[in-house]
Amino acid sequence: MTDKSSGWQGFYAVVVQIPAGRVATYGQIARLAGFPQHARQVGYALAALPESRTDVPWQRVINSKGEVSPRARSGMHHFQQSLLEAEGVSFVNERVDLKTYLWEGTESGADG
DNA sequence: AATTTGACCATAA
DNA sequence: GTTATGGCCAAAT
Repeated sequence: MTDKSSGWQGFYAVVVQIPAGRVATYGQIARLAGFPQHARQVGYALAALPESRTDVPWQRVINSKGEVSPRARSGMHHFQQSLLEAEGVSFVNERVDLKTYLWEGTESGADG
């Protein structure tokens, strides 16, 4: 492809797969994308998400601790939390129950 | 070009 | 639970 797009991998392609009311961890995104070691890059990629990428549910992406990252020095993380709550994701002590809302992945093959 | 910074994850003490 | 370290890459300065 003669595309001069950024070097970011297909992270977005994975994030967009996250269903509403569910959350995924950076490591998982990188994992499904095929880059289990580039967990960081995932977050950075989402940080660079332009307003045009509204199709990318970056809000559903959180850290492995189930907490929303404070990415900015402001209370922006609160904004993300609000977005998730709007989708049905509950927050407990500024945290999310990964064992309840953690996205299992593409669920390929599993019957339930 | 080199340095610094950044939305992370896993291990160890 | 916290603190410290190693891994990996891209954007900004």
